[in-house]
Amino acid sequence: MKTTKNLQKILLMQENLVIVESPAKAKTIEKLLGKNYLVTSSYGHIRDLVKKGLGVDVNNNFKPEYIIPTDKKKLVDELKKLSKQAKMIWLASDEDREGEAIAWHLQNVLKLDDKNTKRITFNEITKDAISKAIQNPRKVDLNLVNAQQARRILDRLVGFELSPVLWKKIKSALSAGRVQSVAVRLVVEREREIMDFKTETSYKVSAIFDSVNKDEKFRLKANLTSDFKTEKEANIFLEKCKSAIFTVENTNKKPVKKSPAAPFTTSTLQQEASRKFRFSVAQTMNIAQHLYERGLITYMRTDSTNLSTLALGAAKQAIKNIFGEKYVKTRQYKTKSKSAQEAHEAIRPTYLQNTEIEGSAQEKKLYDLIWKRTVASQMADAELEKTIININISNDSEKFQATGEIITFDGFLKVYMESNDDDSENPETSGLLPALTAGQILARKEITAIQRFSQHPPRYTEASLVKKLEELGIGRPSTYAPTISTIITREYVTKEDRPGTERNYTKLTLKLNDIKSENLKETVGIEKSKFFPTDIGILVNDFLTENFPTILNYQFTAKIEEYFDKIADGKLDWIAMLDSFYKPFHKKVDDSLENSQTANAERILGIDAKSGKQVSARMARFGPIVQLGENDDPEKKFSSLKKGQLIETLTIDEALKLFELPRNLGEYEGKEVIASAGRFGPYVLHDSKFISMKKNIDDPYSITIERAIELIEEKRKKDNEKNIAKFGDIEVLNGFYGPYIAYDGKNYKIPKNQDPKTLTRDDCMALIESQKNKEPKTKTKKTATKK
DNA sequence: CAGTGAGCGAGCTTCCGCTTGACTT
Repeated sequence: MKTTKNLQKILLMQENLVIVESPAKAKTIEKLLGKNYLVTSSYGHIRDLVKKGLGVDVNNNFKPEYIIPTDKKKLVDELKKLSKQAKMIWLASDEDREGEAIAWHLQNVLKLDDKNTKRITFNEITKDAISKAIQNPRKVDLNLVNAQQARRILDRLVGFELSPVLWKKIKSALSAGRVQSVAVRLVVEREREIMDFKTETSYKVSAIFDSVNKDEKFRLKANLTSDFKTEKEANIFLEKCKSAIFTVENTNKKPVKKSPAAPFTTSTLQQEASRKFRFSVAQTMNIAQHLYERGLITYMRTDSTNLSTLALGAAKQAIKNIFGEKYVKTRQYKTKSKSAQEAHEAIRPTYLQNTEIEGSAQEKKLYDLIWKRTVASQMADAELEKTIININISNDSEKFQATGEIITFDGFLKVYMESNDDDSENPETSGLLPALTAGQILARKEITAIQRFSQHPPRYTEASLVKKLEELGIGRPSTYAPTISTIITREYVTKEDRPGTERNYTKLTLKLNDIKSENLKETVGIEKSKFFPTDIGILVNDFLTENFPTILNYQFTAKIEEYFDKIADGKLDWIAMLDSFYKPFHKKVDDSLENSQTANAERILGIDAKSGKQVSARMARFGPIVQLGENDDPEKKFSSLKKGQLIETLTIDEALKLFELPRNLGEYEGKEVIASAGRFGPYVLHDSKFISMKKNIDDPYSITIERAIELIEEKRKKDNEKNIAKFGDIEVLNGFYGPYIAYDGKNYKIPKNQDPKTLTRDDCMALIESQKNKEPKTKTKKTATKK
């Protein structure tokens, strides 16, 4: 239907065909270009290496075997038709490596003649930029295309040669790649840092001072500039404070400026949406895609912080209108990331005058965030006055310090404040401090020393992992979300919440002339949506870093990007580059296939004192297990690790505990009662029926036979209530959503006004017949049921 | 749903970057 519409259009004018990458972009450009141009889109790449097999002839100059993917065939046919009818074809894919390759593939696949084919690029969609582009066309840049081919082929070689090594040495269907394997490595290494982390404790001292003089009332909170290592030291200090005199040594005021953050790129948008709204990166991208398709924001996959001159002007106008002239400060930001290809603008509202939009709550939120960030980026610095008051202690060289900050000019802070990654509370800074003079004596109200603990490095969230990858130049805006999803679906990492643990700490308080010591409790280490490596993730990572250190090196991508740049500049031959990479790499692959050990991460944990048997943990066919007894022991026992346990950190006690299940609790009605834990949690097994234990109440290691019987009876009662009536193979059941009829493997509704208890077999049959016809046609064929 | 954990072997799996839908609950 789209095709016919386009064809009608082209038949009218037969002039210019412009091909861009995105259909939404095509629509806006068409409006700008007017009626002599038909603008259509390629929907990204139209050709790729064959899906099966290497797709690269490594013995013939890395000749790639390209195909048009099946889901692109129709589109390509359509583009062929359109291009045949146009007098001039303008290849307007993005101005980067991938865009150039798309143009080149289009030229080849559509068999475009050099004479009526022109390559144009622009990185902002304005009338000016586009007409400039049309006036300055060029040819497809083969050097840039070759840089892309080298990138594509190298990724294929790495992925399709490494993965099979894993299938052979570890487990089938695993995967490895230049990007995903490094992402997993980051998570694994962070977890090891956390395992090795030694918590240090110290005592932080803070004081509350009052005025000595009653006419002049104030209260001042100050912190000691250094901490104490031990409770004893803190106590000695507080003892001293009893008789100390506290005087203001000096006060220090200085102006401080804060500048707004740059406009959003894909990665910074994902980070902020995660911090401010707890959106996953995929969620953010989906919402942004909708906003983009509705023409509300610019393209959402970008690494550029650049704003078009048009947008700069619009921002200036909007800020002037809303906040006034003195809030305006036009800025152009330099893109931080070295790997940036800057094919697009930063992510911004298309029309800044739209301060609000229609849409879902999430769309509104994300749009508002983008609007504020864009506007703030063009606003004046915030001006603050920072005050520091140093306080002397008469009998000690330590000093207290109070800091305060007041905003003298809010500037961009009027609309937007960037969030912080670490969720730990900021050190206390108050607003306005009392006006004090040097030499002034302060009255000690209360001094406390609180035990604090150093924190292990934080586990990655989706967004912080993306940030790290971007810093390393690994992955692209279009792949951040898919990469995250890949390492999760491969089960290399899990995204989880973990409850915290309780910790005791000490607080000393000096009030009047008494020092009170309290033991307090706090919960620490609560994790929300953080990445944890799995056993298989750790195993694969260790195998790869051991055998393929070059590929797993954090600098690998950055290094090969330098080569790709040289290829793009015409200073390096792409085949020579691939050759010098592939020769040693492939040798390593062969070598490792032949010589490396199959990896199962086995750890011998020790000897079980009770049985005298060896306890070990390793990766088995269905996941991580512990084993009691050596391999040749005919009586050896196995048990799976529990969720959250890792082979690497499992202790022998934890392992032995796993063998306590299943527990035989005794007999009930002449049949065994077993307590155990399965994939879906702890359960009681009796008469080949499984009964789930109650969360937070029952524990499979300690549950008694009496309690188990209680659960069995409770389940029976429920099941009885479930069965309302039975007529041969027709059953009337009570389900989660209320009563229903079950027949022939399918379920049927019972009208609300009907009492299910009074239904007869004929009533049921009638209900079944009346609902049978309504079955959706798309439903897959049911398998035959037993009579 | 609540198991398994060995070994054999056929046939399968797999990469990164460009783009949107077309699906169902």
